[in-house]
Amino acid sequence: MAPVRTRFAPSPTGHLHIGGVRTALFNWLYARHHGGQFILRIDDTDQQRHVEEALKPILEGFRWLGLDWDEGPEVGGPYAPYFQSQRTQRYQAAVERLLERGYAYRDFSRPEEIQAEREAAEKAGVPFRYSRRWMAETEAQAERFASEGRTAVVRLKMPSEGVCRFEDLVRGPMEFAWAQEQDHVIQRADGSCLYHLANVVDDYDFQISHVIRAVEHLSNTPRQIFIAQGLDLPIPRYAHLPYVAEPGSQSKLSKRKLKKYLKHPDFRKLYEHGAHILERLGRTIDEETFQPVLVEFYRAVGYLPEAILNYVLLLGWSLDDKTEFFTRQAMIESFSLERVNKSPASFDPVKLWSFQQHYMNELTLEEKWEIVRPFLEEVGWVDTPPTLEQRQRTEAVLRAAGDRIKTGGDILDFPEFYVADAELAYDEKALKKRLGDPESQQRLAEFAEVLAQLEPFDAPHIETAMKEWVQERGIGLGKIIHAVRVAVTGRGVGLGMFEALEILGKATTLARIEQALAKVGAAQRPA
RNA sequence: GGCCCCUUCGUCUAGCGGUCUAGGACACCGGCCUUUCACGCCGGUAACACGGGUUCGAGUCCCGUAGGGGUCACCA
Repeated sequence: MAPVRTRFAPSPTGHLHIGGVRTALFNWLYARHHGGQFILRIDDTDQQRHVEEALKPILEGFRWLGLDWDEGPEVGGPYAPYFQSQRTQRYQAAVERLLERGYAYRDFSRPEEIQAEREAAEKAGVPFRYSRRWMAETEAQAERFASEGRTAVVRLKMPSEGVCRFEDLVRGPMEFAWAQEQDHVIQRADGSCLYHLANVVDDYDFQISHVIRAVEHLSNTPRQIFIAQGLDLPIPRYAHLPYVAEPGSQSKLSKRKLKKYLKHPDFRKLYEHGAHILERLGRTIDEETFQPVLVEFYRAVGYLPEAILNYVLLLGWSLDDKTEFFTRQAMIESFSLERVNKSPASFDPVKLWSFQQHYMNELTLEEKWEIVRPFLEEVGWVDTPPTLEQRQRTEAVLRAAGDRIKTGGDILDFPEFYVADAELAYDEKALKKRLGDPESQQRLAEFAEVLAQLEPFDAPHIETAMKEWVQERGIGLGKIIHAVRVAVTGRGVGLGMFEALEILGKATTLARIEQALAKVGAAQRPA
């Protein structure tokens, strides 16, 4: 049996769409499952500008996700080049062959003439089909049209009867009437070729065995089969995946509708969490790339590739009625096209988030450190590279934070462990609530004395000391713990109080209590 | 509009004629735990779009209807 070879063919737009990731993943899984090859081909037939630059984020996205390609940009391969813009001579040869075999013709019509025919058909209420009025099948005809100042494109000469049949690996038997097809242009007057032609030629040249792509391409399939037939090429197997839909809708997910999606509460939450992290980093938000529809978003915020992959895997595919989590190996082993759904699946930000939580919790402390580290370095809370002390402190924070840190960027929500006392920001509301009255201030001052005497200054001892202290006074723990928290961390919420104090150490703790007391004391005096 | 496709809890899905008074996950609701937040634990609400067939029997097969969607470029 011929080896399984699949491909993903991004056009270098600069972005990797979440739906694209899903398509790429399925192609990758299918190839890996069958021990075949996964090829990356760049569909830049139309791109005259900055392919390199636009390609970079896409390839980085692939690398980040761990979807390695066997052939394609950077790695090359036996069928190089893998850029369509560099394969024009192949397409030219194909066009000539199609012309010779009568599967295509030179057409000297002007665009506005086609447009007129199209409009006339619409007006008459009949389906449009080009009259072939400016079709030139002989040199004499061509010369005559050319003498009128016309230039020629090459069109497919589609059959007017019969049906195109093929078996779709996801959808089953498909049937399209040839008469429905248009005489599509495959080559422009300037000699450049169009996508469908290039696509078929390349799929053959690269020996692609399975074309796994989004269902948007389903209706393009007959014309591609026609081209393949005209070229006398074998037809690959086709599998058309349902598209990924908008959250809470059945419409196709688009990267152009950020504003609309932000009206969806769950989507908005996902976005705002990410925007918050970027803000902490002091980066400006580029709306072009920073949106939860694109993988760049997730990388920037510190999501785990495993979470993204596992989530999109289940968008249109399932193994059975209970398996939710798949390691890379498990994905490869269990993936099959037979279990791909036919109906679109809508993108659910909340579910994605839950996968992220799951995988984050599976990380060891060392792994979490690596996820969090770039954020700390960027914001300058640790050196580049970090010192051993900084790393140990961060690991202590990570340990104490537990599952509170859900993405790499979430570490930025804990400035209290990194900034100097004087730079600690206080949440005014929390400060007022917990230290607004003289009694609580008094209690805090008294408890500070206890802390000052405490040795060793670690979480268990602090806890014991505080519990004994409140017991002596016959008051609840809540009367003091919140005051200490806000005084030392500046906030009303955070990780475990006792661990927090231990990480910060006695000196910092006492200094911050003093600082907080001064702050509320000053606030109480009229100016 | 033509052609094509899709339709099980809010969402992702299991289900390939009887085992379905429809299973799981996420979300949601209630309770427990609790120093905040988060987690965790226990429990709960919630779906076969509709109408006809076929069949002893239909979520599962067939046909309609409705709804949703994709696609109709000298874009990819």
